[in-house]
Amino acid sequence: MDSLGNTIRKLREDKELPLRTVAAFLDIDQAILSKIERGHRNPTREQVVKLAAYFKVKENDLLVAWLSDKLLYEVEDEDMALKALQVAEEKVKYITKNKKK
Amino acid sequence: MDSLGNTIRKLREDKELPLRTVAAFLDIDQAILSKIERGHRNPTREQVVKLAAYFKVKENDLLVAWLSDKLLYEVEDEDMALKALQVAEEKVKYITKNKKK
DNA sequence: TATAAATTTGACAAATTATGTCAAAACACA
DNA sequence: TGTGTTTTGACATAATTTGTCAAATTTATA
Repeated sequence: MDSLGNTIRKLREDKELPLRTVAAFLDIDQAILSKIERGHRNPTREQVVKLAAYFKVKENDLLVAWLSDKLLYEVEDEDMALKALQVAEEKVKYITKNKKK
Repeated sequence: MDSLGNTIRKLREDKELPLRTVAAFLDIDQAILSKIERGHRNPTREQVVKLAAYFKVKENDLLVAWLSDKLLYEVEDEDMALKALQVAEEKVKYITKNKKK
């Protein structure tokens, strides 16, 4: 299970691109991209979307990795992390079901 | 499935306490407690802990409700909400497993 | 109904967190 | 060593959270 940062780094290194180039495309300083790849920063949603387009990978896959990372960050250090995630899941299912009607 | 706000409201009304009193205990303006009970604001972790003690209910139960609410807020509007929650769950399980060693 | 208590609302302020820049340090390697 | 790349940390700016306050609304009751 690769982290989002790792995935991005692999994609970039496969194309042998320096941080500078990809960062310029994202319109941010390369320092941030470095931190993102190393998992010291979370990218914004918009950055993830841009990266998916740039590397031609499924946007949804990257977004799921991104969002789950954010959730992980939210529950880290909490004993009830798993329980909370499961309850949240139930709530989402409940909400989705009622929306369909 | 009661929301956290609703749970708190019920606890307060059972004791026939005005917002003012509980808010004072939490050291916040009653306006905020009103919003919390109505689900227009999320309480802080500290406030939840205080409320559990105040109403003598299991801290963990309230915290799970609180944390799952935050997660829900984080994924709302996202199509991949459920998927992201499930992936996050896997990640938590993975992390927990490796911590034990 | 009148009025007092309780609650809700919205405009605004303060505090916190997220996002970014920049420059210097560390690294890779011909 | 010299060049290009990456990493780090101090700092600035932007966005979001958390809170106050006062007025408006609702609820209870004399």
